[in-house]
Amino acid sequence: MTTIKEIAKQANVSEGTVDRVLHNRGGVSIKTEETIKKILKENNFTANPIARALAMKSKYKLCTLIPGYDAANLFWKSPYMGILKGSEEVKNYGIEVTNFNYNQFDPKSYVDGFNNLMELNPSAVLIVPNFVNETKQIVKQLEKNNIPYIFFNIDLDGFNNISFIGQDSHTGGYVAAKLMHLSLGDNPTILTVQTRINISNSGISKRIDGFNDYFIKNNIPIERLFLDFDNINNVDESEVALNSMLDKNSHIQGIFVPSSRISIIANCIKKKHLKSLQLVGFDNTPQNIKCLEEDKISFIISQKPFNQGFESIHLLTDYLVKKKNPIQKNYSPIDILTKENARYNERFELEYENENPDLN
Amino acid sequence: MTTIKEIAKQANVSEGTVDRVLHNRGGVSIKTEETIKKILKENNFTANPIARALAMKSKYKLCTLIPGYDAANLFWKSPYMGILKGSEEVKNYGIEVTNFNYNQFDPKSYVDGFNNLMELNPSAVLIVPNFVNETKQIVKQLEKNNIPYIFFNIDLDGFNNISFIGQDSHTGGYVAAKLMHLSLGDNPTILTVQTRINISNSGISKRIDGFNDYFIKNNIPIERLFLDFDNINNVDESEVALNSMLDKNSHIQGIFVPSSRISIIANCIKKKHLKSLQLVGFDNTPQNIKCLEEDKISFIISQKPFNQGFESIHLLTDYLVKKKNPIQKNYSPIDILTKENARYNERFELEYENENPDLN
DNA sequence: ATTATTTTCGTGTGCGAACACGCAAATATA
DNA sequence: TATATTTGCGTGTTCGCACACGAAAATAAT
Repeated sequence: MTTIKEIAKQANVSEGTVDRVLHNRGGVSIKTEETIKKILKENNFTANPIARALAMKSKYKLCTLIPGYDAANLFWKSPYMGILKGSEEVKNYGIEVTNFNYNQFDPKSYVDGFNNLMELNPSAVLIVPNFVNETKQIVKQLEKNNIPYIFFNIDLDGFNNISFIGQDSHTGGYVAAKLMHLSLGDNPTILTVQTRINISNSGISKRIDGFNDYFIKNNIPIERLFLDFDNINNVDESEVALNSMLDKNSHIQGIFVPSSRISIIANCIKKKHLKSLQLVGFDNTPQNIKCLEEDKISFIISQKPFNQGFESIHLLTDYLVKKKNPIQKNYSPIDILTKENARYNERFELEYENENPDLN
Repeated sequence: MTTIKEIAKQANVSEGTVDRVLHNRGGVSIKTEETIKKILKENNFTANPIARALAMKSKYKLCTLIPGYDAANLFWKSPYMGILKGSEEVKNYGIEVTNFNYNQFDPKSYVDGFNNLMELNPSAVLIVPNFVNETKQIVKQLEKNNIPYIFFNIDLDGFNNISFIGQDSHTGGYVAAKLMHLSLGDNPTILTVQTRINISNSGISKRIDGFNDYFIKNNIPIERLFLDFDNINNVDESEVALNSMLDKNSHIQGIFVPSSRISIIANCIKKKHLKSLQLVGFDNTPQNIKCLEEDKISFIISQKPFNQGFESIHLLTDYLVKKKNPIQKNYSPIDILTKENARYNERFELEYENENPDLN
């Protein structure tokens, strides 16, 4: 590891001059600047990030804007925890992370959250862009202020986000279909259940497309039924609708839920139906895992949400501190969870929660 | 973040005295020591690891002792790459990592490697304990010198390793059986293929146990056949033996390979057999992934070997630098890979190799 | 009581980089 | 030629911690 001091000695200048060249501070003659640059290149110089971090002392502010979570829907807890853990690790690198939440069903809360966020004057932001039009507004402001941003979980096209972190939803659905096919054999009858509110969510519809594509590409005949709920959280209503559907269509063999709400569906279904059904859904929420373990659900497709949050912070930190440009698409794994392997899937989140019992 | 200076001020002593208490250097009166300790606790003090690393300047040496890899068996490449990436990250924290290889079929090379390693006087070591008796010798020396050690990939019992990093092999085999069952239905005929040299490997036999347990616990009748190779790398011989077995037993529906050598098996099998067979094996080596993509193999159970290597270095670093005691068993995920999701499974290894093309 | 020896601390320096201050030399303006 | 301004660069301080040196205060030995 060569240091600035060594570079300075080789170039016969002081450390300050090297520093000026490194940071383009100006005030260096062209000749010495070139000499120094040459020597820097020869020595393959990179600043010691440790010393750098110590000297900088919190220069960068990161902000995140993600949906909140509650007991009914814990999906957004994991990314948040991952973000927290990531924040801790980069804190000593001079990075300060502030999180803002919004209600994923309320565009106004999204914009409000963003406005609060902007008051902190962040160096970079992470956004879960749940609403397309509002995101356009938001992005306009970010770009005006030259603030780089990444998209998380939802992969909107046509924006200048420096990166995306999340799953390849289409393939996620495709894998779900493969598992369904594997469990049911050819010519299955499958019910797809979704919430109307989610129909506008591009990730969900990409999953459904992927699911369909599997059967088309592999030339597998299939009968498909659909059920849309207005409000999946209204358990009583859902229960009636779902079970009457199953009563009427006793040949339904599998239920596909392209969202994290599959446990709600599973818990609605009467036992007599449940035992002859294959359920496939998404995301490793505690409720979903419980259903897996109780044999109510056959497979869960997951995406390591904790890791996603954690990674995002590191990605932004590298971008700011090391000027390292991220790849465009950071696709997370498409994990296939069964009751046997689920408990091994995201150990780090559990460990982190155990180490920080006060977070809950 | 409270600093030593602030602690010192609160305790009405100098920074040096606080430092003495923090490092048990002695030379502090009982009274002031207790005052300082109380204040440290009140402030929940942890030393800034950045400043610490800068001041320490490489005080710890880590050594790893793992099997080498070659083109024929790339399994050990991934952990090695993970170790390399981990080493880079902790380098600036004053940790120096040196890797030693051995031939996994030669106990002598294992002991020789260890002796070379010991000359560096490591602060902690990582071992893949392929040979039980030799490991006993090795561990005796380590314990005599008070050098902490972790086991990697192979989980030997009865040792004082501070941690284990690897897969729960039994469950790995269990999941493999589930997938086999899912593909073949009840009453399947399954051939298990292994190498004689691996019979002593506890991980492999635990996988076979897990595989059997699945069918026993779920009360699924099954016909089992076995084939043992002396040297699986002798492709011609393996090919003849395997295909003649398949000719004679045309009712074999699935082949279970409890090791990373499944691609060798897959490539031996004649096409006419292959298309009607379900193959399930372990580990995401490039050859295995290729077979997955070519539809020769149905499922691969994987364990994120790159991550394992990477994690190990961080675990040992945390142990040395932050005195953080690791959990006993760091079980890796039991990933289910299909041709659809395989490419999303261990992105970081690919990225790391792309960033460092010189490593290959 | 005086000197010798511990015990108990404070002070100073270095790790490598960031950044502010200010001095000399070069150039411009009068 | 004298003065003002700009250009080019060296020096010093800071970040938080580790560690060495050595000084006062307390105790022991004479």
